[in-house]
Amino acid sequence: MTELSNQDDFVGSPTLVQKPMREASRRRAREIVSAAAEHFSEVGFAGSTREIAKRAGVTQPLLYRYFPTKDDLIEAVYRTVYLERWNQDWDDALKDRSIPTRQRFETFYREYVQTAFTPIPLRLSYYAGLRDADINQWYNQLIEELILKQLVREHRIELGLPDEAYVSAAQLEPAWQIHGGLMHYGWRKHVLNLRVAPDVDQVISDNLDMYFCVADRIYARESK
Amino acid sequence: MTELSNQDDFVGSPTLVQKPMREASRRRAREIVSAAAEHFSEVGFAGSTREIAKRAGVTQPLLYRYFPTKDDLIEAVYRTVYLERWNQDWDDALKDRSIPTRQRFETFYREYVQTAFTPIPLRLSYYAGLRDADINQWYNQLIEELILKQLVREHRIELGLPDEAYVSAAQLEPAWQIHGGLMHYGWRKHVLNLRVAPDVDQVISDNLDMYFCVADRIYARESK
DNA sequence: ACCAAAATTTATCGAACGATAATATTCTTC
DNA sequence: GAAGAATATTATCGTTCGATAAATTTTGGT
Repeated sequence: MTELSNQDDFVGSPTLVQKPMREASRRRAREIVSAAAEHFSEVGFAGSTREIAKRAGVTQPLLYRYFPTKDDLIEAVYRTVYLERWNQDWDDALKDRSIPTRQRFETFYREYVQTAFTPIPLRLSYYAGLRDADINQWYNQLIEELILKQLVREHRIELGLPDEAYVSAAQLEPAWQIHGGLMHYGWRKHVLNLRVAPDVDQVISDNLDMYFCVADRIYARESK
Repeated sequence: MTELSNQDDFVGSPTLVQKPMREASRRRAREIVSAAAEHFSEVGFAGSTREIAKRAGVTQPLLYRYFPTKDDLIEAVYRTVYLERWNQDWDDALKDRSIPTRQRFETFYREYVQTAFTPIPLRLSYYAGLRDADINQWYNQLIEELILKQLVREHRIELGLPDEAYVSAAQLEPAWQIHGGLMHYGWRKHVLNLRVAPDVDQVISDNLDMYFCVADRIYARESK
């Protein structure tokens, strides 16, 4: 956790500082992280390093050459799962006022669920939330900032309401209900393996209908 | 898992069959299950039997007198958590057509979240879902049958639509979104410790508003 | 008060796990 | 193609965990 400044050499893009790690080595590091993510997503972060090594096709002690401790490996899994999920383009797309708010967020969610609500990232984020609330807290605050507050602000403006940057927790909650409902859809589908409505796009559309149906009344509830 | 027919003596009400277990013993069994539920809810079902024993104020091998294996203890935790949660009265209350559907389900959910969405049961059910999808699958099918299908049917009737027993997964999904949104509210509040809207009753009310706002359009979507 | 049964503790076993040291292999570069 | 660094394997240590056996204490009936 501490003196791992060279950690980036393993999982990130090639850097010139310190040791010029070989291409094969970087590929292997990615294979290990990938095997770890897969294994952890199935059994949780208590999953053994031996099983990860087996899946990556290497011996167990070799893992410790790439990641000094198991926690470092977990951290690397976090990084890839959480960071690779967010598409930078979405940021701009959500602010593009040439498109109606409703349509903007529907398009976004259709893409978002396809990358974030797949089995491995979804299961990992549930495991991560239970194991280490901090990292998931951070991620959810990001969701809140990038998606949900954006939704409230943009919709308010579209309705001709004053443009306020601040959004209270109470005002944000209906947006969270939409998001949470979709998360739970993924939970039922990919974790519990329950039979769910087959058309996820329809679910997204209906959810947004629900939101836009009551949103204006929520906005009117308090000025501050 | 197999020959544990006398298991009920430990956690259930006093029975006359087999060995007349002492009252103190039954109390102790409950203490162990309670300590286990508490510990498991914090660290997951990989939590150690030694820590559970410590919390219950007994030695670790004593646990194995009450529960032959750790899995049996986990099963006992499942049983208490899942069964004690459901209030039989709710069943009837949800069918009481002297009260409007909307109000019926609002009253129900206000009580339901107070017992089912408290930290220990909530965290346990997430851990359980990840560890053993089967038990949670069973429970969620119960939720679906007892609450959600009930909501759809009763609302349909109230709208003067034909009384159909069958409810497709697609027709059920909006109801799941309401339920899932509330689950996620508990997830954010009790697992991630995020700041959420303070008034849960308001959240329930808004969620039901959302549902009833789009429900009739959903019902009209398909006749079968 | 005594005795058998039930309840509880002490001591310990074997397996699995994270981690380390020592050794062997492969790759790069001159 | 030889030297040295980088990469990988073998062997193993200490700890933790679920579980068991044996010894000890407590309890309830007579």
